[in-house]
Amino acid sequence: MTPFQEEVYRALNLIPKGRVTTYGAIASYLGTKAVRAVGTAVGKNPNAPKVPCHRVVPSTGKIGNYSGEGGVPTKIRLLKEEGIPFINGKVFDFEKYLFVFNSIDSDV
DNA sequence: TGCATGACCAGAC
DNA sequence: CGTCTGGCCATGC
Repeated sequence: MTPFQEEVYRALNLIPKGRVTTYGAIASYLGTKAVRAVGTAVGKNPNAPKVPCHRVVPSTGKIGNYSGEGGVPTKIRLLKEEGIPFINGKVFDFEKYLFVFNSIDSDV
């Protein structure tokens, strides 16, 4: 377990239910520009059920990837369970469900 | 220590 | 749109 991972997991735990965030947002929140580093840390996913890593998606609003059990399909399923509609492998109103760190509430 | 890869991003064609 | 390139930081060997 690296400190960087802890930071990432902590950020993930900040994501409210029914909301999703992007690797870029996490990277920015951590103060780094390397979203890939974030992806790497999250990709490790040492504690899958402990961290809502399924609430993390690429800036494209698509599903991205998931190393958890069931893979991507499971990730989508979980998001739908959270109340996030998934269409064509993409989040419906992605920007609307998008959660930004250090932000009060971007509810429209 | 140095090299190669990654749950990505943004720009260019 | 779809496809390709460069870049960014951390990790593993």
